[in-house]
Amino acid sequence: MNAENGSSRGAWSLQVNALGGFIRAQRQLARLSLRDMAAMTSVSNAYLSQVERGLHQPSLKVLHSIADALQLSTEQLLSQAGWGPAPTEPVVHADPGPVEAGVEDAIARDPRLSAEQRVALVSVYRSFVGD
Amino acid sequence: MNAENGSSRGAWSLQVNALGGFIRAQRQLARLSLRDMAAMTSVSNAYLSQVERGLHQPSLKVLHSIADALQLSTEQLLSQAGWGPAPTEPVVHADPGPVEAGVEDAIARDPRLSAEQRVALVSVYRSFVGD
DNA sequence: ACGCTCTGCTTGACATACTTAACGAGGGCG
DNA sequence: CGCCCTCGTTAAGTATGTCAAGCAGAGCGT
Repeated sequence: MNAENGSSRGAWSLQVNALGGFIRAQRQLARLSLRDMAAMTSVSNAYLSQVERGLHQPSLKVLHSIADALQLSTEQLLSQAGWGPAPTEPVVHADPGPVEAGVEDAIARDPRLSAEQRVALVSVYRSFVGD
Repeated sequence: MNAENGSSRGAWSLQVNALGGFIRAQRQLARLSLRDMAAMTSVSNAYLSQVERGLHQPSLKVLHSIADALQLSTEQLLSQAGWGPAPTEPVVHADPGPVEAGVEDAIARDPRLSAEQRVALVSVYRSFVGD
């Protein structure tokens, strides 16, 4: 029995849920229900739900299906999937002058967002602007 | 038993073994034994053997470890793993206008977003902050 | 009130990834 | 010859991904 839920919320760590949050955000803004997406991906709605909440790490097959259904590139999903240091040189915010980025900064500054939500939101934003 | 395959070759999923063969070739090229690689990847030699022969489809974790040990880019491995080219959307680039404010304002002002994307982003944001 | 249909979520069983402990083939050396 | 070592592979077990079915709640009509 899995008594969990609800109380403890400590050991979350990682962007384990960043992937799930990203997927969920993308699904919602595509106006899809879990069952809709389940139909498109041939993955059960139950499992999709668990993936979105970070309870399971989806396999390549599933990840690919999801990316396909959401019309995302697989690399976008993979970079969300705890796919840490890609060989590409990360761009650090050097902040050499006046801030211009706008949306991302506003997200980073909003105290109402959790860390997890921030990551998901920024991911969605970046997927839009192609950064 | 098992001998070398060579007789029937019909129902084998083509790509599956391409990945394994690729990994095995790379491993041998690096003069590593299965046990050596197992030590580097923290994956059992037995399982590595099975992956190389196409009996199992490795997870992201394992794939990453392997790529790391072989000093390959993950994309190289992934493209071997039967990943069709995902339809990547074309992305337009424009110059952002500076300003800083709340998240919704920043979204509204970002010229890189389409009207539709703006609405979607804001709705996701609102679902996060419980508006 | 009811019933219908949608949503997301839980449960319990099954399939597949993965590990540990073997096994047999080959090689070097006494 | 035996002995030891290393190689790849296999067998049997455990962990985890995945599914089908069913449940609770919200909206919406008769």
